[in-house]
Amino acid sequence: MARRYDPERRQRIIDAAIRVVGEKGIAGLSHRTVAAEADVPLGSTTYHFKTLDELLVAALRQANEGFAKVLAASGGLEGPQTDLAGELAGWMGEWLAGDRTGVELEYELYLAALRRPALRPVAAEWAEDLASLLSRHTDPATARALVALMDGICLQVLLTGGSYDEGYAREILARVIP
Amino acid sequence: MARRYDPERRQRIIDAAIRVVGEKGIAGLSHRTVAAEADVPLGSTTYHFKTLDELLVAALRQANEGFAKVLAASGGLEGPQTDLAGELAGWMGEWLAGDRTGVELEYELYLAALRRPALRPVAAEWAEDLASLLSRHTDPATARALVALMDGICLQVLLTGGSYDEGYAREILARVIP
DNA sequence: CATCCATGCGTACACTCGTACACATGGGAT
DNA sequence: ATCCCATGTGTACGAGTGTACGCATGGATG
Repeated sequence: MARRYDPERRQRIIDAAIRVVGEKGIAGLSHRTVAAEADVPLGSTTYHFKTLDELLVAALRQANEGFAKVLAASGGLEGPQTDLAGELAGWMGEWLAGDRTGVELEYELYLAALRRPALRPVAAEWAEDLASLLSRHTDPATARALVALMDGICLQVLLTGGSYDEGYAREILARVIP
Repeated sequence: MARRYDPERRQRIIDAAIRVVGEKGIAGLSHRTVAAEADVPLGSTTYHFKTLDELLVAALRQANEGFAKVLAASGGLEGPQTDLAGELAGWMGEWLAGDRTGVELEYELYLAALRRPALRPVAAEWAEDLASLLSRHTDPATARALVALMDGICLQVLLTGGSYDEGYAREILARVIP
């Protein structure tokens, strides 16, 4: 049966899960679909992740880390900030401009936490990480507010299908910063 | 087979769908579950709603109308506003305080639109209605921003499981109002 | 009163799903 | 060199799903 030695299998399954969610949404995620996408037998996915929630947690966590990495790598938020609102608005623009699967995936996982308690800690972690990142340039309360506002704006863009107005976003974000 | 004359059946199915989504989430919604909840045979649900999306649209629309009605009935936003931010913060408090199934349902349906294009117009409608309601007391751009911020704050509360801080919400909302 | 079709009802089919289980295999500990 | 168990594989089962279809019924229409 040609068993293969595959030490990275667990990781590959997570990657496959992210791709599946990106393409078909969480509703399309199953042990079987992810197994097919990762090119592993069904039993393998159930072995590494007893339950789908477990797999989702891993996927959400990894997506978060990826986002954080992108954010950090974008270099912004270094040194003294002169235009925090503009910086954030620019990020959102980049994020929303590219392949939207990334954004949609992030929010899909994020919001799935509403119904799946298992995901909630990870989702909360994401918001907190972002807030604490912003906290280096404003007070914590404002940071949280900025996260909330960014979430709301992104959702509006995604849901209404409208286009993203960076100038508008910057203007509004600026109002929140005292 | 005791066929019953039931002119309100369609409506009762929608109500049942809302209850089902409120209890088990969208994932738990199926022709069968809603049929059981509405106490009608399976064939009846498939007759009135050929597809689940169709049923979801009806449910989402009705939920929206219900919310709008509650909003309007709450009496606020009449006459000259002296403290719009406080008014809104108060609403959110009431909304989040009661049985959270209502809020969760609203967001669950709202966010399902991310993946189901059929729902998107209805979700967008909700945001627009609320925004246009607010537009009577501020400019449209601010109104949209307020909606976004309220969404973001609600999500943060729901996801982090934390408690709602009305004073905080009011303070932040006030900043957005020019 | 006749009849028609929107509505109601039951059932069957093909499919996917989660889960469980028995067995294979070989890297690494001993 | 040997053995063990973490890992990999295949298959089966029961539950739940969307959908389709044939038939029943009785308000509405003429």
